[in-house]
Amino acid sequence: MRLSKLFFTTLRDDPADAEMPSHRLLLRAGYVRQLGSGIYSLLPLGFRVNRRVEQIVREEMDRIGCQEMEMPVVHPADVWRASGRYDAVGPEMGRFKDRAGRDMVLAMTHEEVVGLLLADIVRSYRQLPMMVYHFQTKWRDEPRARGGLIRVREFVMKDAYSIDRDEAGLDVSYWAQHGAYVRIFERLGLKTIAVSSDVGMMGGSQAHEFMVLNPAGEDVLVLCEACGYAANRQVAVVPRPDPPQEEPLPLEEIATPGTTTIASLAAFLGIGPERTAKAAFFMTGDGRLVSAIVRGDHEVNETKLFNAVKASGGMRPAQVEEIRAAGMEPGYGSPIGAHDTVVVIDELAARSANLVAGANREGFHNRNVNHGRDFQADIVADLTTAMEGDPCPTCGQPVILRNGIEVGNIFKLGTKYTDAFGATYLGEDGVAHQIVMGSYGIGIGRNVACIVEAHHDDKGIVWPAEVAPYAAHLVSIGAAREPQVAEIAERLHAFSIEAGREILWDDRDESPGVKFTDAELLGMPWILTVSPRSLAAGGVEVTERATGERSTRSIEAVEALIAGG
RNA sequence: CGGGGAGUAGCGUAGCCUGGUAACGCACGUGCUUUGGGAGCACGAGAUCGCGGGUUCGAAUCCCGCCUCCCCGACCA
Repeated sequence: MRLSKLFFTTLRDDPADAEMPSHRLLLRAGYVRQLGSGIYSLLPLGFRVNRRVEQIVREEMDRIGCQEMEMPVVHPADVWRASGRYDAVGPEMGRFKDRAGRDMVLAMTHEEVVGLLLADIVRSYRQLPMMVYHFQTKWRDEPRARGGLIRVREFVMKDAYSIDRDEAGLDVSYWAQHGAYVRIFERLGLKTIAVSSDVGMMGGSQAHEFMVLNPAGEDVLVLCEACGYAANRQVAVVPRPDPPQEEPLPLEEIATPGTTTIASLAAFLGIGPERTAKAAFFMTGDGRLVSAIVRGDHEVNETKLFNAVKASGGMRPAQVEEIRAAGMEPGYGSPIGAHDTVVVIDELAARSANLVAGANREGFHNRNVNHGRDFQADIVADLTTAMEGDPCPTCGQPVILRNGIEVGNIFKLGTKYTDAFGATYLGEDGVAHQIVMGSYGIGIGRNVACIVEAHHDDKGIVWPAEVAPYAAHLVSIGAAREPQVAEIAERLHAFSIEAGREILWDDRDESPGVKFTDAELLGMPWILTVSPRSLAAGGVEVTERATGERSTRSIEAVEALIAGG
């Protein structure tokens, strides 16, 4: 490709809106342009990288016998009503009416369509197991897009679906996908950690997220450097030491003016926060007020709470009036005497005796509150969030917390979607059985951004060879003075097209400085310089972008390098 | 949706407080010079100052409303 004809432009100044390196560099180097919040165009360079990434994903999916297909972006709403997600999902889903007034949705994912297809296509156990996948645009109207391509609203996802006879078969498919993911991210040049994760809106029994560590990551990971334990903080369960065994003492109301926080309460009474109980209040999407009780030295994990109460339609912090309506006082709240609320207590708080808890009266707390005697929770569950230094659940060593970006996930779905669409198969026993599904996603654009996050320097992008849009960046200098320069550049360019691995040729009439700077910004793995000087030295100067290492090679050697790129 | 910030030429900004001919750098066009690390000189093109309304003789600037974008939080590939 001749750079003079490439549909792009580089920017000398950083765009003001771009904060993350990947966003800044992809804009500056002319790979992408923004159309709206979380909506991007891929310019030819960006599109080529996307295709390279897709190709790696495709090869690894094909390798495990996953079959490529394509499902639509626009779905009739009834398909989503059948699974219950039309109502469960909320404003994140794009909805509109077609000209006949029919409700339609923009696909966020494709479990429903797969379920429907399975009901149509699968008859017999002889057809199973199978796996299918496609690359397709998703629209997710996220509350907030951020970080350039890291979190967008429209994006292409590779989503794969496994189709099995039973849980055992699902397990095999699941780990086959897991293995493919390990190879994919390895080839993409991404260091990932597979963490146990929440099943979220997908539903299901087991899930892993593949994470790259990044300070700007939106997930918090709980990691153990001693044994390799890794989990999303949303689901990490950390063992809590037994609280001291005490006889319950009589309940006693005490004045605690101005102590609306645990810190101020503990300081006022001269006790540790672990001797107190903390109440947090939430409203679920299905209209229930949830009162969550944890010990004062812990934080409520909203994912665990959400799952414990089997909420649907999301969950938000409750408002003051809502809390008062249930007979509780914000800042001094506790379930004692409360009504019209679902009380959930953390299992550790439940077995901790004689805690200080709110008296539901401004300026007062109760001493010696004991679960089971003074109030009865509706649900007892692990509700606490893992903190840095908590003991690892598998080996007991202190865990660390790190931010991560989710570049892929795998879910054991079970029969949720096949049930919804009546997708069954006839077993060897002649009886209909439920088909068991799994689902497996990789966001292509996010992976591109993560590759740049991991592979750049102060001069620009440094693409791993497997994903680079071109095998090399050819810089010709002094073509006007020395006809042989243009001749050799033409030859290498033509060769690369012939070899099926094109190079990018900067054929512009620009100063050498401009060309080198742009070459480094664009980030091809090799920079090839043809000039009177290089010819005098015996050929083409070859610079490795990643290391800056230079050497002069013959034309033939450079052709071999291109062909191998 | 809550909090914070910003919309002036393709990009980065100044001007706004204190109303009076829209400015600068880069990029872009033409010509000459230059040609291994973001070249020089000259000439030139490019902006209804986010949109709408108001105040005023006069609005980028003051007032009101709206839209959009970015960042921080609640959600996810």
